[in-house]
This record gives sequence, structure tokens and C-alpha cells, in this order.
Amino acid sequence: MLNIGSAARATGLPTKTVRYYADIGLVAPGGRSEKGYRLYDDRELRKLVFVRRARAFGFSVESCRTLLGLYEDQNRTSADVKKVTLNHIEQIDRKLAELKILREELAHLAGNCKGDDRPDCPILSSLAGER
Amino acid sequence: MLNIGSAARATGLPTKTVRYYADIGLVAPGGRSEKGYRLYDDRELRKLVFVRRARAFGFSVESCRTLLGLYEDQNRTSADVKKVTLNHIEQIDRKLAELKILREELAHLAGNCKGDDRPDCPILSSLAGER
DNA sequence: TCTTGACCTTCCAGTTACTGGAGACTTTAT
DNA sequence: ATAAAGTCTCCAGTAACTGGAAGGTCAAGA
Repeated sequence: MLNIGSAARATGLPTKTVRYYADIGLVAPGGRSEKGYRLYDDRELRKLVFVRRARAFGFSVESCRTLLGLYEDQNRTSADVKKVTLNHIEQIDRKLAELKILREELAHLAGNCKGDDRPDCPILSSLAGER
Repeated sequence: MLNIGSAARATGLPTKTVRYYADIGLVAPGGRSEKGYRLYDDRELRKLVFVRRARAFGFSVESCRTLLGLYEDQNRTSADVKKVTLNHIEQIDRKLAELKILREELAHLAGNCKGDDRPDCPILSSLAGER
């Protein structure tokens, strides 16, 4: 049983984050010491790493909760998990498309801006709504 | 001079947002009516639209503040504006690269998942850290 | 004129996922 | 014994709003 600092080091998460996950009931510690210190054993450690990875994949904390539920659920089907994942990919695709358009428009604007010491600037003109 | 609801309609922003921009001193109303209603005239309306566009381009509110300052500044140089814009493009590029990698990894995982009614799932295995 | 409904005001809380800090207690090392 | 490091809880702040409550205002219709 590791206390929170060791658990944090073992899982690669900040201590504050491990405590936060405990607070929101995402990954509860296995128990508490006599003096109230959170204690984590292997089972919780594995959950914490699972969450760290899922978060790194951009899953929201709520999605992690779902995923963790499926992870623990003996009756899960791979279809359930795939559904969550595909949904997430879709969201990423939408964001990606948005960002690409944004980038192109900005690059276009910047490309037309001389970037010299004179005040006239097509970027500002465009933002001001001038054609 | 329009009251806040008309100003919101005229600029395409939610009323709450216009009030919020006033609160944080981004776009102050031109004045107040006797009874304390915020009043907006052309000058502020133009600023609001400017901010709406800049936000749509993904500029943060703080960047909008800078941009608005440059927009109003007779001594600005187009180089100043270009600098802010190029910086923003860089940030978008970083985000874009991250998202692409994320998407590929997730798609790879999902591609290996049968998505049937059996419990074994390479997505969960991978998040659990199994090789 | 009264009233209804739309609009306005301020202030407070909630959103996401933490992060930082204060004040107090415990453990560990010297 | 003492000091440093670790832990506890609780509160506040982040970004950019959004929603709601309580209460004042305004225009229109009966």
C-alpha cells in the first residue's frame, strides 16, 4: 500500500491530480491509514495509469469514468468500448477540420500583411469587416 | 444608441456575452441610460463585431484585447499585428499536430477492435498498458 | 389605467480539469 | 530534538462564458 506521493510517482500523475481523482470519485484510494492518509494498492494504481493513458488520448474525465466502468465490467462487450472510442474519434475529426480552416484563413490574412512599420494591415481590416 | 439586447442582435453576440465583455472591460458601453441601461453606439458596435470575428478565429479574449488596442492605435505598425497573428498560427499548428497523432493512434486501436459482443478488446488492453 | 410580458439590472453559481496555497498535523531523517 | 518533507482539508483561481434568481423598467393591448 503506497501513500499518495508514492502512488503519484508510480503512476506518473501529479499528487494533486491523484487527490482530485479521489475527490470526484473517479479512482478512490484502496483505504486510509490510521492517521487518514490515502493508501493505494496495485488495483488502484492500475486504474490510475489507465486514466492517465485515456486522458492522454484526449478522453474527458467523464469518458474515463465510462471506460473505467467497462474496464472493470466482466460483461462488457468490445462493441461498447469501440462505440465510445469511435465517438471520440469523430469529435477529434470535427475539431481537426475546424482548426484547419482557421489556420488557412489566418495564414492567408498574414500572407497579405506586409509586416512593416506602416499602420495599414489587412488582418485588422478583415477583422473589422472591411471587404 | 442601442440597449444591450439590440446591440447583441446587431452584432450577432449573445446578450450575456456583451454584458460579460463590458464587465471585463473588453468593450465598454458608450454610456448608460438614466435608469442604468447599457447603451451602445456605432463605435462600440464595431468593436463588438471585431471581437466576435477575432474570437471566431480562435484568438483568446486577451489576444482580442491586444488586437483591439492595435486596432484603435494610430501608431500601430502592421508588423505588430502580424506578430500576434503568426504567434496564433503557431499555436494552432501545435494543436493540429497533437490532434493528428492522437487521432491516428485511436483509429489504429479501434481498427483492431472487433466491436462484437465478446469482452476482449485491444482498446482497453492498450489503455491498461498491456503490450 | 392596469396589467402582462419582454427586457433590463446585479449578483451568484456552475461549467472542465485541474493547480496553487494556507494552516495544521504526521512522518522521516539527521 | 528538531527540521524538512509529506499529508490532510478547504478555499480560490484558471477561460470564457452561461444560467438563474430577485427585482426594476418599458411598451402595448384591453
